Amino acid sequence: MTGTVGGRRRRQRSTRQGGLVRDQLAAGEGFRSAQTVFAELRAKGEEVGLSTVYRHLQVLADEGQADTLQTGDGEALYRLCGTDGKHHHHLVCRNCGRTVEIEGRGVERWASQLAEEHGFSDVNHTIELLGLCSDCSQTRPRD
Amino acid sequence: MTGTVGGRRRRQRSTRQGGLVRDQLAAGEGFRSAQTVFAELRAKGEEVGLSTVYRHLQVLADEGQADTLQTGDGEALYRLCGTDGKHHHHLVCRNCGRTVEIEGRGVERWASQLAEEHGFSDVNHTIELLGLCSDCSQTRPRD
DNA sequence: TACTCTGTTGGTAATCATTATCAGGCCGGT
DNA sequence: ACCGGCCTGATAATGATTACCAACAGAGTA
Repeated sequence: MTGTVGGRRRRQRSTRQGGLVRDQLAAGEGFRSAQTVFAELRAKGEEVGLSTVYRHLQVLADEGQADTLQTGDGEALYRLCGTDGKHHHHLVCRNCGRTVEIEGRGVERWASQLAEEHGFSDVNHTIELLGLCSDCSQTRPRD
Repeated sequence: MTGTVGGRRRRQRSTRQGGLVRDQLAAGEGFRSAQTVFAELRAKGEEVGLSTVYRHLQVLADEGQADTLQTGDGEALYRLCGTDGKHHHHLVCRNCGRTVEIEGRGVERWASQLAEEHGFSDVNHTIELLGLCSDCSQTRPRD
């Protein structure tokens, strides 16, 4: 919350670990937690520290190279995204993590109009859609 | 998540503590955390256990009598809501907690259409709008 | 009203993700 | 090759939430 708003990104050295985290995130498709990425790397025999994974995921998120979303139980999920910087939302499969990126132009408009209407300013919104993708809904019709 | 789907609510005794939590939640206006409600009650000299506060807040949420929302840092906030059961969203002041309830009919439609379009089913959505209300934006023009 | 049955309470320990700490290591420019 | 400073990572700390479980208290009953 007390973010580094200064815009000037301190020179980020390129390190083995930084690459690992980024690559691992790139390898998968859906959103994954820091813990998961850490476990995956360790499973591959890579030597990385948990702190370092957290650090790099945060950097990626800060730089807008990764999207984040919160699971209801206080866990942060990360995912590399192509449209960097561009604001967008996600339609995520709650079973397999498959994700569709969505540009909600209409929703943006709705949100800001609503904000103005009620005298609110500096409004940011969180919109996440969680469901079952076509594959998963066939496999498991009900829980 | 492993909810009691059975529909039949087991007989819920009315207890002093249950009333306290509910009243305390009703007393305030904005969203508050379990910890906060607990602290408030203790500050008033009421004898309640932390576990009990958590328990009752969850019950209220389950019954649809209270709305919940997650702060980015893994904390759950609760608030009594009038339109019980009815699905809606919130425009919350990030400074004072003042809240406006919103019915996003259009957004609902947008969401379900989008879901269908991508073959997703059983989609639920999370939409929260965080901003500064008119009072707070005057008081603190910038951070 | 006294009794009993069963859901409720609440202090405490456990869980779990995330962050802070800090000594030692590596990157990059000189 | 040398050096300064950022990066790393094991570990401890934090903080919210949940699990446990023995003692307690509604509410119906005799």
